[in-house]
Amino acid sequence: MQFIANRDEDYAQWYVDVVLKSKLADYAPVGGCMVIRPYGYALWENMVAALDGMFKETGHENMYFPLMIPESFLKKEAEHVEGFAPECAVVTHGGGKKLEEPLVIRPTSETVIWSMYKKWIHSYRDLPILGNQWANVVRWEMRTRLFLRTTEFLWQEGHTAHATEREADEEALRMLEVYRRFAEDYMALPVVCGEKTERERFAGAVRTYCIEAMMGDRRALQAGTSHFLGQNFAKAFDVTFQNESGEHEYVWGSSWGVSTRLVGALVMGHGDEKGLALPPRLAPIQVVVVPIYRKDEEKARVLEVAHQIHARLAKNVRVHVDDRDQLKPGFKFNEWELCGVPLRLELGPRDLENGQVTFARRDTGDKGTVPLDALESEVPTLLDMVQTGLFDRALEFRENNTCTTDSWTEFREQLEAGGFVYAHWNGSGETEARIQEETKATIRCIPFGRQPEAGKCILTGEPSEGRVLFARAY
RNA sequence: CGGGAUGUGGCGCAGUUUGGUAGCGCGUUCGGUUCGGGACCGAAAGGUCGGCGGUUCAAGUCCGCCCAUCCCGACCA
Repeated sequence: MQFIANRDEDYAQWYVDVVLKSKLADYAPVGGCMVIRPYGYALWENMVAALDGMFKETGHENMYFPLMIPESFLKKEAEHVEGFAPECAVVTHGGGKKLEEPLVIRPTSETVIWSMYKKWIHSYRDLPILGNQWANVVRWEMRTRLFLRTTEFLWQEGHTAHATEREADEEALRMLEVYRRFAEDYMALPVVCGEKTERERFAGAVRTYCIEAMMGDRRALQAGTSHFLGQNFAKAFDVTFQNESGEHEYVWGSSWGVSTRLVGALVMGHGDEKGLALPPRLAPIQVVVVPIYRKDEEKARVLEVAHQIHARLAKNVRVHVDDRDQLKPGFKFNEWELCGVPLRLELGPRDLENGQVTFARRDTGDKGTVPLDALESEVPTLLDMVQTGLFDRALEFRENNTCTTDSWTEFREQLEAGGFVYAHWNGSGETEARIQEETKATIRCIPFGRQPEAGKCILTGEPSEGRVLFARAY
């Protein structure tokens, strides 16, 4: 039986139940690590395919750098080493011997990549380099959580090099926009785009941009980041180029990444009391056909049509016929709902008589019928409706749980209840830290396109130029 | 690393207080009846009780040490 914890009473347990029982992932023998199971990996593959296409459309090429990085590389950028050293796994032995220099398992690849960019970049004609790699990285976190934070995870990391500051910053912003489009158009999750405060900035970046999504428990999840690196890594690795005037300049950089954490974002962004609810554009199975029959004679007829439906839809839709004989339809309904399949088609004797199938939408639970001969056109339409329905539901949920306030009391109460709060802030990291101590909330971002608005800092009452987004986060 | 908890067939648990031949539910396999919202009957398979050591005629149970995992904090995509 696949019963899961009540989502409102124990959100954390609900999340674990959904991930395990929908067979997205399982705990691995190594602490803090997880195994991504076929269903979860298929979901990730669909994400990879969509993102990879978008990267290529924006002119990027894939490449691959080594898993192990000389320890000294990490130390070349001061902030970078400070940020990452504590969470690095270090290889000290190889081939039965102690290594001359320890090797760090990459927590991110800026250092090794910039060490190579030094070799490849000499002239402005060598720029830009628009590279991306799909890889695994290791960060030795103390506390882990399936998909959201595991010791090893899969991601992509884009690393670009440019001749001008403006170009590098534009690149960072362009890729954040790619992430926004992916989150909203594919994952059906509305996101807030903005810039991180200095305190939340990537170690080694000049500016960090991010997209922030609201999860089902009203907490925030950073779904993607894009960094304008300035010349920090170019200086650390001495990467210069000769410009058109023959002068030597340091190269400007950007880096950006999203990870398998996005799978967790889907679970928590759309899941409900029945389990997962996957957006059709990413769902490994978009349509499941459940045959219903009593007698052998009915079974033969129903299965024949079910497989015909499969053959007709399979050209354009990821469809699966659940012809397992030993399970009752009701069990299958619940199981596929737990697994988040966007659209279910029920096919029984009654449907055959009427030349139709019964459908059920995962997002709303609405049922209806579609004439058999209209399936090719109607199923994609229904899938589009589910895609839109999920986005609208998530957006409405976020708006209903977002407030703007100038009252400290209301600020605290809203953060305590969960949700997003737009409030004034005096711009100091110290204030930010104090607010976190008091409320457990952090500044998720300084939103793009915010209205300039004179106000008083929610904590100190000091002057503020505009509101920032506060929330408790994963 | 600090705090808490748990390790017993595949999964979830009871049994430990008071030592005496290891049990339940689910799942699995076989046979049959079922099938429009989580079916039922019958039969069967499956466990050196996390590890090591100790006490004892006898240890899942008592004692010691170790290991692992999960949850809560600090860190973080």
